[in-house]
Amino acid sequence: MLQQQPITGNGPNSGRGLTLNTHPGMHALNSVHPPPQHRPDGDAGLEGTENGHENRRDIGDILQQIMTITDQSLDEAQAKKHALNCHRMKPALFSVLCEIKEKTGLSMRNAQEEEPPDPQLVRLDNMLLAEGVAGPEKGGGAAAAVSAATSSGGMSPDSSLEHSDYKQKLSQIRTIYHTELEKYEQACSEFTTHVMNLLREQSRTRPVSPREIERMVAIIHRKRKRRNFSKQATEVLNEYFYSHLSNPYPSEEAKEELAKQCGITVSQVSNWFGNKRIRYKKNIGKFQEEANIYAMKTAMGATQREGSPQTPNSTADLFLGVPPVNGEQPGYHMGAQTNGTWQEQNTPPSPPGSEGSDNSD
DNA sequence: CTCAATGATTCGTG
DNA sequence: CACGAATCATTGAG
Repeated sequence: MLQQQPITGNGPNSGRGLTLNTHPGMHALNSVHPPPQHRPDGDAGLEGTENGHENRRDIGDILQQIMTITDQSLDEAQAKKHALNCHRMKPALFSVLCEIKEKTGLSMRNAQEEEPPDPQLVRLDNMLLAEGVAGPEKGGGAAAAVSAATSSGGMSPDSSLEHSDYKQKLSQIRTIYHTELEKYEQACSEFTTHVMNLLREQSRTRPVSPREIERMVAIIHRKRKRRNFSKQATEVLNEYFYSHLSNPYPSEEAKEELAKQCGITVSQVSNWFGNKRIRYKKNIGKFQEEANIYAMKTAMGATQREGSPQTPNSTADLFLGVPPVNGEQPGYHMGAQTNGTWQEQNTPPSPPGSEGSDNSD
């Protein structure tokens, strides 16, 4: 699923050689003089002419140490590690290393980090959406369309049986789909925290800047870019919003329900409501038409099924706190919510004659 | 291309 | 921590 390279390699440049868990060469470090920012022209030349031998010997030393590192006792190694950690130059060197690493690694990585949106995945997504699996739960829009399509061959008056059968199966699939999706998301976040812990832990002995950790998380966590929600999803959300206009703050439970219906996450629902509230409030006029449509829709839904099994108060507060505010012309109005709280907003005053007679069901 | 819509993120607050 | 507000970044229509 997530297509990122294994995290074993450090950061962006994965394949870079063995990552030593102890700094093998204090001498080496010392010989290279730790310039905090700029490097003096001398540069302790590795390609050096005069002390090249010395350096070579140092490198040999280092290699030797690396090779024999497994022979050391754990205590010994720990002690060395501690000693290194306490070295007064350590922070400076560490930051320099981080900087270098970032410069060398990120510059070229950034360029081609964009993943092409894998057409196969897109197709799959579209299919799920069209099939009504990833969409909203209600037996409306997509499901109806699909059922019409599937039963088009033997479309007969008694196709209701087929329909219920189909719906049942669909909801079954949907349940599984959402369960798996949830599992995936959970695993993803677990994985993320795991990686973060790992990197944090390693950052004590290895140049891993916080920024790098951040990037790593971003990589894991990157979903496909932003996608607008499906038509049905926004419909569900809008329905809820406008039928709870007097208090458009869904409870955690309601959010979960909506999320499931829309095939999005709870935080996305929260985002949506946050955006919706602020944008609605900012320019009520712009939303009047929409409000009319949904008010009408829910009202119709309420009157149509009188004794049907529905949550009793789903459309209840449509009619609460709807003082017939006079001519709310489409314009910039801030309602009477003075004290921060969402003072009951006006539902649209009797719609002149414009109704969206779009019955989705 | 522009531009409005819109989902996500960030920051300040109570 | 949830919310409001401002803002960013992407999308899709024209």
